[in-house]
This record gives sequence, structure tokens and C-alpha cells, in this order.
Amino acid sequence: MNASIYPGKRAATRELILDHAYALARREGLEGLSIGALAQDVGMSKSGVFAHFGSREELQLAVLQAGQQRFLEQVKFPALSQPRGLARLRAIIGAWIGWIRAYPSGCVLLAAASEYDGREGPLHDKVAQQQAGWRRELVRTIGHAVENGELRQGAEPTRIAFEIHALMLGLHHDAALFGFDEAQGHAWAAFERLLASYRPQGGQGGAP
Amino acid sequence: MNASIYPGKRAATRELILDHAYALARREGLEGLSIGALAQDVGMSKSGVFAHFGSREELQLAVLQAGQQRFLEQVKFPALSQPRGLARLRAIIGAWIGWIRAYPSGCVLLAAASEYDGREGPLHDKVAQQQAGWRRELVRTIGHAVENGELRQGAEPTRIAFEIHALMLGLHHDAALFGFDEAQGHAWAAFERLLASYRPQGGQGGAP
DNA sequence: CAAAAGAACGAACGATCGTGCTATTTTCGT
DNA sequence: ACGAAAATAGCACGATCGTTCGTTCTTTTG
Repeated sequence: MNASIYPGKRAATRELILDHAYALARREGLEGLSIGALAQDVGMSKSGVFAHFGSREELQLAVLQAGQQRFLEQVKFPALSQPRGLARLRAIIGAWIGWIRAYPSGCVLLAAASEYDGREGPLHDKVAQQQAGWRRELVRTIGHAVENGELRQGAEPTRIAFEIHALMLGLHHDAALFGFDEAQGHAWAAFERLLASYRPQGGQGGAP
Repeated sequence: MNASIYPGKRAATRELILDHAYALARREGLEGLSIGALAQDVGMSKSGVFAHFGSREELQLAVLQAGQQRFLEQVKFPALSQPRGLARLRAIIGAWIGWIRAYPSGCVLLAAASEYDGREGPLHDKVAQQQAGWRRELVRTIGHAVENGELRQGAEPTRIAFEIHALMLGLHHDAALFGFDEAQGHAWAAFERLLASYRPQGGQGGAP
């Protein structure tokens, strides 16, 4: 009998390997991820693991891809149920904070951004593309909020996206080093203050 | 004849090694710093380099210490010529931004924070202590600004320090991935908007 | 200038790294 | 159930890792 469905064994064990690889990379970083340790963690031979990716770099790229998919599934997609604009932005931030709490030892994608920002090669390119893509998503949602009149006319979505992303970096940093709870309070308050200062009619700052 | 002064040869070559180690760690991260590569870079033998530190971990700790000293010399000490409060805070931020521009491939201390925040051991402790110490400095200077009446009474220095630190993390992130110039513009504007929203009488947000 | 002290070298260690190969086992269509 | 095909294991390779040890060169001291 053949109870297995489409994915087949190859894709299934590949997913299994990537699960373990993702967990390992969370602790050791993408650059600290070794095939030997991974194989032992999965319970396979080195060559068995290796054969699924063909090179260490391909494995690392696959981990990055898997991480991105998880991030989008946990942070972006749920927020799509909210109407475009401020509500969706709030949903994204909430889910993003939840994502950071779920991985207290650090987010693989962010760690990779820090590891590869100064080098060149496929890993750098992948990381840069991921970060740029996510930033674009943020900018688009903020743009919708401006179009809706939920944020002041003339507010620069690019600038606001930078500030929001910075807050999440700060939360990630503080949560890992000083504890999540206090950092979360700071981040939420800062986010609300940020929105307040970009509200229509109110607030200050921005272009002179 | 003995023209050499106090430091002696030992301390001198130790400094030389740390110079190269710091530069290497900037590219490869503290965890990617290997004694062999370092020795080749300095022009010494592996064992010669090794003898100066006794272990790789001690070398890494020494690099962290050297990085901290450079950071304080370039960012903190020059700002001490400014009067306590907002002026000194502005000087710190300016110098900090200059520090980030000077190391476009990434700051060793920040990279180390990202590398070791999820582990345990002496390196984690050192990184955590450094970050906590610097945060305390920020909080103190912001506290002076509040005492001076330059920031609104009741403003939480801890919270403001979180936001400012987050902005610098955002600048560091964006500068490395998307280019310094645009990121610098965002960071400066965000910093000024942040100060504006915490000014006495004006602004909004904060405690109800 | 000789003797003591310090610094750097060179070789070697066991371990692990990523990556090829060749068997062996497992899966799957027929 | 059997044979083709895919998946995994086993082994070996050169390289590099951190570390140790004994030797050699350089500096400082009496």
C-alpha cells in the first residue's frame, strides 16, 4: 500500500532537516551551522544530509528561505485579514512582536543580516533581498494608511518604515539581552507614540 | 641602548595583534575569527599569536575590550566636553552616527551582541555587560536633560534611551544593507522628531 | 660581555570542517 | 513480488581548527 502523498520522501526529509537546521542556526548562527552537527541532530549520516543540498551554501540558502516563509506565515499573512492601512499595520506589528517573543535566542534572519551584511556572495544577496522585500511591504502598508487619511498627508512612508523597523530591531536586541517583557513595553509605547506624532492634524516634526 | 619605553615589546605586539584581530572580526564576526588567519594577517606564527592570549576565548574577550575602548574614545569621551543634558546627548548621537559610518561593514560590538545573546559563557556575559553599561550611560545623559528641563518633566529616560538605541540599530542595519547616506537621513530626522515629541509643553504621547 | 628572561617559531596532536566517491538500503511503479 | 530508481550510509580526502610542546631567536639585566 502507498499511503504517502505527493511530497514524497525526499521533500519530507528535506523539511525535517530544515527544521533541525533552523533550530541549530538559531543558536549558532548561519555561519556556525555545520553539516556534521546537523546530521547528528537529525539522526542521519553527514553524506545523507549533504546529498539533499549539494553544498553547505545551498543548505544555508535553504534555511534562509525556510525562515522567510515562517516569518511571512506568522507575521504577514495573518495581518492580511485586516483592511489595508493602519489596522493592518497594527496587526503586523503585533504579530512581529509575537515572532520576536517566540524566538528569544534571536531571529535567524536578523542574525544572518548581521553576519552577511559586510560580505559578498549569494548569502549576502539573499539576505539583502529579503530585508529589502520586507521593508517594501512595510512601506506599502504605511502608504495605504496615508492614503486612507489615517496618517498625516505628506508623511514619508519610507521614513516611518525605517523608524518602525528600528523599533523592532531595538526590541529584538533588548529582548535577547535584557529580557522580553520590559523591552516589549518600550516597543509598544514607542510605536504608539510614533503613530501619534504622524497622526493627521496633531503631532509635530516631519518636513519643515 | 634601550630606547623602548614602558609598554615593552609584549604590550606593543599585543596591541598590533588586536588591531588586526579587530579588523578581521569586523569582516568575519568574533566567532569567525580564527587564530591561523589572524597570525597570517599579522605576519606571525600561530603559536606566537596564541601565546599572547592563552586561549581563543581570551583573544575574543580582548577584542571585545578593545572595541569597547575604541567606541568610548570615539563616541563618549568627545561628548564630555559638552554640558550635561541635551547638548551632550546630541554630541553623543552625532559621534555615534560617525562611528557607524566609519565601520560600514558592521560594528564588532553589535555583531557580537547578535552572536552571543542566545548563548552562555564569558563572551555572552561580556557582551551583555557592555550593552547594559552603554545603555546606562544613555539613560543618565537623558536623565540630565530631563532635570535641566530640556525634556518634558515625567519623561522616562529608560524609554527614551530604548528608542534612541533602536534608532542607532536601525541606522546600523540600513547603512550596512542599503547604504549609509539614505539611512543617515532617516536616523537624524527620526532623532529630531523623537526629541520634539518629548519637548516640554509641546509634543504628545507618553504617560496619560 | 655573559647569563637570565622573554618572545616567537615550527612541528605535531586530535578533532572537525566540507566534499567527493562507492556501496547498501529503502522506496515505489508495475 | 520484483526490478528500477531514489535515498542514505560508510569511508576517505585534504584543509583548517585550537592547543601543546620543545626549540630558537631576541631582549633585558647583572
